[in-house]
Amino acid sequence: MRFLPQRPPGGGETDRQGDHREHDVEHLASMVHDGHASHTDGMPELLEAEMYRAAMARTVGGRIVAMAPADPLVVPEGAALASGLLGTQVRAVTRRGKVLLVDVGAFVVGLRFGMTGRLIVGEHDPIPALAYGPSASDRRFDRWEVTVSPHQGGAPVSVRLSDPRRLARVLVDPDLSGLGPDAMEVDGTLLAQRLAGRRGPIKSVLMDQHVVAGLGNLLVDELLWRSGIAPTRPTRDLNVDEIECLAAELRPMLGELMQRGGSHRGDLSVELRRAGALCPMDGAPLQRRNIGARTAWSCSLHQR
DNA sequence: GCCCTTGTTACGCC
DNA sequence: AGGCGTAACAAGGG
Repeated sequence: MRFLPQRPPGGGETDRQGDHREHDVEHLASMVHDGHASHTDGMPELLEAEMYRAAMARTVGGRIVAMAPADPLVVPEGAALASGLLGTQVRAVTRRGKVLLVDVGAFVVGLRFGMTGRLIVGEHDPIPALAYGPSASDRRFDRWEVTVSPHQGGAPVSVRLSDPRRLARVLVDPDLSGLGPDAMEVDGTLLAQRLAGRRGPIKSVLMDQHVVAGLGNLLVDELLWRSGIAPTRPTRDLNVDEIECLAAELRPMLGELMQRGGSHRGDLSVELRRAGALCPMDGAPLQRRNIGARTAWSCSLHQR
C-alpha cells in the first residue's frame, strides 16, 4: 500500500496552476518567492543551481571581455581558460543536476558550487546567504570572475563566483558521463531503473549523483520525510509502490521549495535540524543519525 | 579552540 | 569489475 503522508496543517495547499508550473523545469527559477528574508539559504543543490542558471541567462548573446585572475584551486585550468574565454560569446546557459554549464562555442565551462559557492550576476545575488556559509557577500571570497559585454550594448555585467570554503570548481568541458538523469526529469519508471541493483541505504543512494543528479542532503531528507520512508532503509528492500511514491513527491517538492526560496525551505527546514525538534507532521521527535558520513534527520514515527 | 557543517573525490575492501 | 563505506579536503561560524 502506498504511503502518502498528510501535509502539515496550513503549509500545503496547492493550486492547479502551481501544480502545472512546478512540473516545468524551465519555469522552476521563476517561481522563487521574491522578497523572502531569511538569515540562511539552501546549500547549492539542484534548486540553487537553477537559480544561478536563471540569473546568468541574461548574459546569453553577450561577449566575454575580461577574466580576472582566478583561485588556482577553484579554477585548475585558469590560464588556459582565460585565454580561451576572451572574446567568446555566451551561447547558452544550462544546468544538469547541480552543475551549471556555460556554452561559449569552442568549449563548455562547467561550474560546480561545492558547499558554499554562490554566483553573483551583476548586482543580482540570487542567494544572499548560504546555510553554514558567511552571511554577507564579501569580495575576499571571490574565486573567479568574468565580465560580459551584453549583446544589446549597455554596461558590462560581471559574473562572479564567491566561495569561502573553496570547494567550488570551474572546469573546462566537464565530464558529465557519470551524472544520472536530472532529478527534475525522473518519473517512477526511471527511478526504479536507477535504483535497481543498489543495496545501500536509500538516503546515500539518492544523494549519489550517478544515480540521480541534483539531490543533496537537505532535499533528500525532505523527500524521504514526505514519502514516509526511513533514510536507513536498504534500497533493495523498497517496493514498487514506495519507489512510485518517491517519484511522485519529487517534482512537486522541487517546485514548492523553489517557490519558497530554496533547498532549506522544506517542511523539514534547516531550523528544525537541531536537538529536540519535533516532526511538523505528527509531533513525534525528530531523529538525527549519520548515514554515509552525512547528517540525516527523519521522523521517528512516520518514516518507516 | 574545538567541533560543526556538506559536495566531491580518492582509496581500500569485498 | 564495481558497489560500498570511510576519510580527506576546505574554512568560517558557533
